[in-house]
Amino acid sequence: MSHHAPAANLGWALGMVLRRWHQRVEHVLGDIPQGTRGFHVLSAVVHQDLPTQAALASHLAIDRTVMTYLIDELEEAGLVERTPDPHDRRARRIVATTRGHKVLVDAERQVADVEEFVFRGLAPEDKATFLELTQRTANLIREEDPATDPCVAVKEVLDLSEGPNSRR
Amino acid sequence: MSHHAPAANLGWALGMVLRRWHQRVEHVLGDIPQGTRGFHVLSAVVHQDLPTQAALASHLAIDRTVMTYLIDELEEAGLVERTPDPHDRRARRIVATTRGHKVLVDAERQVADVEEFVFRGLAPEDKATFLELTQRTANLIREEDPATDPCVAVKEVLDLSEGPNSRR
DNA sequence: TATTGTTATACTCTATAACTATA
DNA sequence: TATAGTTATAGAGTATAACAATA
Repeated sequence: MSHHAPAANLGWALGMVLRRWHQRVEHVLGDIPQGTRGFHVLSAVVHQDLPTQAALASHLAIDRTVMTYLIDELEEAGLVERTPDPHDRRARRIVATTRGHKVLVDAERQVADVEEFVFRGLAPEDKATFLELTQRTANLIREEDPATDPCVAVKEVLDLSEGPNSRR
Repeated sequence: MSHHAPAANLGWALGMVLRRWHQRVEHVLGDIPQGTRGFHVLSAVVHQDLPTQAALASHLAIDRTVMTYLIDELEEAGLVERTPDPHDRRARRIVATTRGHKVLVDAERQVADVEEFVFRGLAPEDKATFLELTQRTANLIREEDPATDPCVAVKEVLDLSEGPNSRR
C-alpha cells in the first residue's frame, strides 16, 4: 500500500487527531457521564473560576440548553452540586463534590495516559511542542472571540469575506 | 477579566481549533455541497488515489452509507462522476469533472486564506510547525490503524486498558 | 427589557440493518 | 460466503423557541 501525497489538509488532520483522542478517552471515562463533555465540564468546574452555568457554557462553547442536562447528569452522578448564588438569585453556582474532585483527578491521570499512547509516535519534544501550540492557538481563538458571542462571530465572518456572498 | 489556569486540556484545545476551522471554512465553500465533508471528499478524489467509494470512506473515516449521499450531492453539483470500474462491476470509480478540479483549486485557495486568518496569532514558524506536527500525527494515526478497521480499533482499546474494564 | 435556567419541539447527523448485484 | 453500493429506519446530538423567575 503506497503512501500517497500527504494531502496537506489541516481540517482532515485535526479531525483525525481529535477523533482518536475522543475514541480513546471515552473508553477511560467510566465514572463520568456524558463522556468527554462531562469530563470537560467537570474539569472547568474544578480548574476554572466559572461559577454559573452560563459562564461554563460560554467557555466550553456548549449551548446553555445542553448545559442543563449535562449538569443534571453530573449532579445525579454525585460529582457536582447546584447551589444558589448569593449575589444573583437567578443563577446557580456549580461546585464539585468531594467525590467529583476525586473522580476528576483519577480521570485526568487516565486521560494523560491515553494522550501518552495516542502521541507515542511523536518524539517527546515534538509532542510537547504540539500540545503547547494547540493550547496557545485555542487560547488565542477564545480571546479573539469575546465570550463566544455569536453576533461578533457573524460580523467577523462577514468582514472576512467582505462581500454579499451570503450563503444559506 | 483574569486569565485563569490554562486548563492544559488537549481535547478542549483541539476542539476549539477545529471548531473555528469548520466555522470559517464552511462560509467559504459555497460551490461545494455538504460543507467541509464535501470538500474533504473532493480533495481526496483529486489528490489521493482512492478510486472506489469504500476506499474514500475508509480514508476519511466516514461511514460508507454516508459516502453514498455525499457523492450523490457532489455528482448533482457536477463536481464528480461515478464511472464503472472495469475490474470490478460492483465498484464505482469516483473521478472529478473538469469543473470539480476548478472548484477544488478555488476552494483550496480560499481555505488557505482562512487558515492564514485563523492562525494569524501564531508566529509564521510556529504556524508551520503546528501544521507539520498535526499532519504527521494524523498520518501516524492512520497508519497504526489499518484501514480504520473497527475490530482492530476495539482490540487496541482493550489492549490499552488491559483488563476486564468493559464499559457499556 | 434583559438574563439565568428549564423544558419541549424540531432538525440534523450518524449508526444500524436490510437489500441488490456482483465477486 | 464476502464485498460494493444503496436505501430505510431509528437513535443520538444539536439548535430553536417558549417559558418562569429574577435582575
